[in-house]
Formats: sequence, C-alpha cells, structure tokens
Amino acid sequence: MTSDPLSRRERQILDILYTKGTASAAAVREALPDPPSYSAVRALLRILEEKGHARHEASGTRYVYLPSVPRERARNSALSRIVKTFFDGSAAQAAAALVDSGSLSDDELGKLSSLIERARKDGR
Amino acid sequence: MTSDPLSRRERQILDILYTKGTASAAAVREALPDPPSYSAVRALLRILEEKGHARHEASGTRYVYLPSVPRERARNSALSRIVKTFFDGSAAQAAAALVDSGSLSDDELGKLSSLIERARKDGR
DNA sequence: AGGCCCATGCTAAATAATCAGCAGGTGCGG
DNA sequence: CCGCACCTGCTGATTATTTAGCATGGGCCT
Repeated sequence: MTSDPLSRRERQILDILYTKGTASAAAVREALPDPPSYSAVRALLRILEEKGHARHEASGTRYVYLPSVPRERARNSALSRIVKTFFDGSAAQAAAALVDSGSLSDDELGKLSSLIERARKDGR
Repeated sequence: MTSDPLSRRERQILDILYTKGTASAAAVREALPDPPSYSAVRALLRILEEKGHARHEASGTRYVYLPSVPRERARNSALSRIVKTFFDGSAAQAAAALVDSGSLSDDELGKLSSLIERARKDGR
C-alpha cells in the first residue's frame, strides 16, 4: 500500500525519514515542527509501520526507523504527482522550471547537458 | 499563509484546483477519490478559503473556485520541497531524474538543451 | 405566476487523527 | 549491586477533520 493518503503528521514524519534516510524516534521528534510528546511520535511511527510506509531495525537495543519504500521509487512518484498537478503532465516543463530556478551551478548545467545528449541518442 | 500544513482532504482539493485551474464545487467532487457528499466538498472549500488557499468568483449565479496562490509560486515551492526531501537539496539531481524518466520527446530535449545553454551564459 | 432544480449558508453529528501518560524492561556509570 | 536514564508497548482521552442534513433563495422553463 504505497499510495494511500497519509495524514498531516504521517507525511511530515515520512518526509523526515526520506530526508535523513534513517532516524531514531527522538531524532524524528526534533525534526518535527511543533514537536509533540515523544510518545506521540512513537505512536505515529507505529502507524506508519502498520500502513507499510516505514519499518524499523534494531540498532543495539534501540530502534532505528526508515522508509520501507525505496527512496528512488518514492521520489519518482512524488515527481510525477507534481508534474501532473502543476505542469500539465509535462516533465519537460518541470525540468525547465528547475533549470530556470537559477540554483544550478555551471558545472551542474554542463553535466545535465551531456545527460540530455545521451538521452537524445538513446531515444532515436 | 501559504505554507501551513493542510489536512488530507484539503490537499486533495487544492491539488484538483491547481490541476484544473478552475472548478465548480460539483467538478471538484467528481475529481475527488471516494467522493463525499456535495455538502462536504463545499465545507472543505470554505475552509480552504478561510485559510487563504482558495477563493471563488461568481460565474453568473454560481461559484467557481480557484487557487488564490499563483500556480507558478505554488509549483516552485512544491518542487523545492521535493528537492529538499528526496534529492539532498540538489535541483540538478532532480532535473536529471526527470530527463532520465524517458518521458521527454526529442523535441523537448532539444528545447531543454538550449535553455541550459542560455542559463550557462547568463550565469557566468 | 407557479413549480422545479440547483445553488448557497449554516450547523451539528460521526469519524479519524493526534496526543500524553503510565508500566515495564534493559544497559550503564558510580 | 543499585539507581538513573532511556528505551519500548500499550491505552484512553482530547482535538481536528470530515461528513451529511436542512433551511433558504434565485433563475428558468412552461
């Protein structure tokens, strides 16, 4: 169940897990806006596990939480949602917006450019 | 107030407004997964208006709803959220993922390429 | 003009999300 | 060896969300 609608807190927490890769309940709590009690965070983590979005591993005697859906898959589906919602389904427009954002270094622009060249060759 | 955390339904509805640009309450309802009653949809729309995310215009005697935050601004902030969460803050990586998605036509790749060239010149 | 359809505004009930607290248990430093 | 600090598992209460229903009014068609 990878595409059910998460609640507000559930999303916030899952985002933190994707950002950090791995985190203890306490670390999640610290990263949370308006952090609730530790118990509350743990309750939410348990729910995320039940829903299949997160899992935990024992690190010594404590738990470390991590997303159960691979980052790459999650990010692709996040991207495609944005493309659909804000860019009329055009991934090209979305890419253009990123380039236009001005946050790419000259070096990054170069690499992206050669990536495009490769894509053009593969595509035809 | 453009960055408060929306509830599940609120987000779904706002996404629909951004996708369609403009929609009646009935149209929103149809686009909604597990559509609730018409009244429920209207209640949510009213809440979105109170929170400043949507507004309505009179179209004849009926209302047409639309996002109150410009699409471009909303999409930029959506993009930057994804970049931060899934791409370690690197917009370049995100752009690369879009190019790699294989959904860009040859023509689009060309346009993107020249966009990059322009960005490189501006940047230096 | 009368009736019908569909809209709005509002309100209150049902459901879901969010939260805090408590009762263990385990390791570690003194 | 004992106590401190921190973890886990669980449970019930509080608060937000989500929902449906009803009363009212305007356009429109016959």
